Amino acid sequence: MRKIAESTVRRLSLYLRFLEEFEEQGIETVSSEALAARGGTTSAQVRKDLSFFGSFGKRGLGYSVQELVQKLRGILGLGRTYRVAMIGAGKIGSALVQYRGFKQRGFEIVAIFDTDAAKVGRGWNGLTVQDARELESALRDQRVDIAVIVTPADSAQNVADRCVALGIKAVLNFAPVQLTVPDDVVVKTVNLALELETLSYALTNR
Amino acid sequence: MRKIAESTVRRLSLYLRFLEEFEEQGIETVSSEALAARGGTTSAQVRKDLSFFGSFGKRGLGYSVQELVQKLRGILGLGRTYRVAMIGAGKIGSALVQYRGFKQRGFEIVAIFDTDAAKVGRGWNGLTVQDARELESALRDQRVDIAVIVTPADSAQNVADRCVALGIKAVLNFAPVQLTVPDDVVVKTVNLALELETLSYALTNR
DNA sequence: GTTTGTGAAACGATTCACAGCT
DNA sequence: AGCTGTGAATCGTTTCACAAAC
Repeated sequence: MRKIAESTVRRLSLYLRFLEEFEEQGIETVSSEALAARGGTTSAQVRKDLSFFGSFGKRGLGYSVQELVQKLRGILGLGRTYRVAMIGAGKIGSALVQYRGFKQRGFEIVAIFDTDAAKVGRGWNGLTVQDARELESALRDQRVDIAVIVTPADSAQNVADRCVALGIKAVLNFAPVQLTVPDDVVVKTVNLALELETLSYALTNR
Repeated sequence: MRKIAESTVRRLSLYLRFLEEFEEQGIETVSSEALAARGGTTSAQVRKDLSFFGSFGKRGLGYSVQELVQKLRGILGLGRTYRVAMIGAGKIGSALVQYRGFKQRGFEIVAIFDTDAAKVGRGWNGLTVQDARELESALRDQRVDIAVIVTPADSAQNVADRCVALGIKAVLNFAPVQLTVPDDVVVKTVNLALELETLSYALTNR
């Protein structure tokens, strides 16, 4: 498939969210103009984004909300469940699990690890915290699609390497470091410090 | 000041982090090439990014680590403290506070609010949780630079509006909604669902 | 000889504008 | 008549390449 810009994928995600709202409200048809208005973009952008994947609309009419929801779910790969292992049993992890959208969209946490002896063995959102040193033995016989890394910065790369060795192809990283992984593994890093500094820059330069 | 791309600002943040590492290691001088290697970009990119703000290097030699750290701190507005109000006393907020980089970089939480009666009055990382209905009276006589919104999606816009009315010019939003604010207010939204769906897309389309 | 700073070229993303379908 | 789908034009960002500084 032709390479799609990350910005496009993010907008598709947004469109999906808005379309789901429209669906709940019983709206059956939507124009690119209406979707754009809801999402803070332009109708041309909406049409261009969708056009990379096919033509889903009817000229003169717009898009069927229901149909477009389904198409977008398919495009974004949301028609299935993803098995997630979380490494680091801290606050961010808890917040993620509590976040309804997580399970709702098919992301299911199947294992949780930590190095802290005080946490190992404890219950955690219906799972038992396992010793991070046993990552390999615990995950060897279990399919895991996504690793969420919520460890301190200095152990994140080590954890990432071990996940890669286990054959995991997607990593969501909250540690404030740049992870190095092979080309066939995809990493998304959420760096809170970076977001704060973007704000601080904006506040300063006005 | 000329408009600087957000991608540039984010890279400057990264450079700063790497430079601080170099500084700790006692490295005194760094080339754009070395910085680029550490940050996964190109030397031309590094030089171009810096050139928007001045010329900080010495030809044939590179950049003084110490000097560049200081320049970048200045550019990013990190030479001061930011007073932060957090609205929503949940897990994400806790995670943020515990995150060392937060205080370290001059972001100081001065107030915390929640609507949940069970939480109001409780201690929370050295602060007392206040009733969110009293946001206005509590913040009227206090300078707040940044509001962190960690409420459920359906109250986020209301909270944002009230923060704007209080004169707050920067918002870090963790609620999974698009906030609407006046032009002179800057919003950064961290949408975890979006990050997950980017991963799911990447896993699907390979 | 090395490395910066920066115009110019290349590339990529967004917006325009309109032909074509309903 | 209304709205999509899409080439072409525009705009913004990254990369190239080299003269200038050390």
